[in-house]
Amino acid sequence: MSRALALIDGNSFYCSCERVFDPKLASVPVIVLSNNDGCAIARTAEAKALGIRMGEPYFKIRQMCRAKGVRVFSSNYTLYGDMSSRTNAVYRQFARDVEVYSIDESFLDLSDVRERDRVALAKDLRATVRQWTGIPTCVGIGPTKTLAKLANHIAKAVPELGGVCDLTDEAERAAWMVGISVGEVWGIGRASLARLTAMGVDTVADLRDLDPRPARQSLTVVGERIIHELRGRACLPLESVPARRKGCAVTRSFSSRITEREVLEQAVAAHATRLGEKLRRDGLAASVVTVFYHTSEHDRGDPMRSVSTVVHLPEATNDSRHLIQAAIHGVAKTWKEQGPTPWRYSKAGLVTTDLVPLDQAPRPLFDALDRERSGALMAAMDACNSRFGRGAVVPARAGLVAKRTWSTKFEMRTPRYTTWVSDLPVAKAVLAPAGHPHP
DNA sequence: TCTGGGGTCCTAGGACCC
DNA sequence: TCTGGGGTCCTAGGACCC
Repeated sequence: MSRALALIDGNSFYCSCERVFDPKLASVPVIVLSNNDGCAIARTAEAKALGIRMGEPYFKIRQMCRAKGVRVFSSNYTLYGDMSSRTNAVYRQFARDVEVYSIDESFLDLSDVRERDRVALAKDLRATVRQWTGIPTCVGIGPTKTLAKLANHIAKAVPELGGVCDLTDEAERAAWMVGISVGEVWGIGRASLARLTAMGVDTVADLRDLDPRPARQSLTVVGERIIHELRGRACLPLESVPARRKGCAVTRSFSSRITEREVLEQAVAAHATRLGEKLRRDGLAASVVTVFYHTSEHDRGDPMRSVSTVVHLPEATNDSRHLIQAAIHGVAKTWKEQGPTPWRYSKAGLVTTDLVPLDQAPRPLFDALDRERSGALMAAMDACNSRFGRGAVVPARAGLVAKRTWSTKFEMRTPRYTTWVSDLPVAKAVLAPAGHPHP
């Protein structure tokens, strides 16, 4: 039986999550903003129709949103993450193998489903996901990941298809490809698009017809693979077991500019605390941390400064206290005082790229860090925070300053409906008086 | 006034080794 | 007239993704 993959994704996923818990949002324009309520990162069809672009800064469209009745939300990642795992639980009932590709997209292996049954199965899947989670989806089917992605794009763009597009048939595929811009292909970004346009490659069909080997010159092996995939030859396997992550970063823009060393230290200490949580969740440890902070490119006229420094830890660790120490050391060794107009820093972060499983990390002959005690202490801290909420217990260094003026803004965030008991939505049932229609 | 965060992969070039 | 060649590893930067 031929290989068949499906790509299913949530339509305007973050917005759809908000709609699930507020029926009044059903047919009005909705957008969800990035951290600090900075940019629009999810838009419903109604919002797109108003001309709101992906990544559009919110301050530029605030007035328009007010005037047009756009409902605006801060991002609620706790909610979206939970809704994501619910949709994936449904996918797993329909496919023998599932690769969770991102928070709102998954590849499904449908190779064991008869070719003529695949579209019906996909429609059944959509309906089930809609009924069980409330999330609307689209499905693209094809013999390779790149073709399944393309099919998904068509399913979204052509409503008459009913949310499902199957590109298994080669002739049908070819017919679609002549009408779609090459920029829609998965893996073709701005730079490749410019190069292809210069070469006279405008449609997906044009790209498919390039000779793969010479195409490597301008598009690297990535482009060569894409051409093979467009021709139906699979180069990208389904990865149902997630690969171990290689790096981990915690970076944030401040909600207001920072000029004082003490405040910057506190911010990187908070980032280090979060980094430790993420590493411990995956059982990983880092032995090198890159600390960076910089002024904003938007603050034209202000003095600019961008700092990035590498701090080595005595051995691989995921103990928040060690990471905090490293983060503060990174600030200490790079901090500069400047006279009358101090630098106004807009963002800071920590980046690790050398992660290893903690239990496989080499240990020095004479331990610099007491790993056993550290593990027990961190586990206790994580348990408290999971029970009482993140930040219930933090290392003193990361929590001493009461007023955190730099903390990320989420001024329009909805409750954690599905993951926090006190935030559970309340449904009220009203009994209609006899003889009256149901209200 | 106000412009996100977190990943992966690839390539080129330098350091180093035999 | 002078010139090595070929391998690995690491890093920085670019490109792309959601």
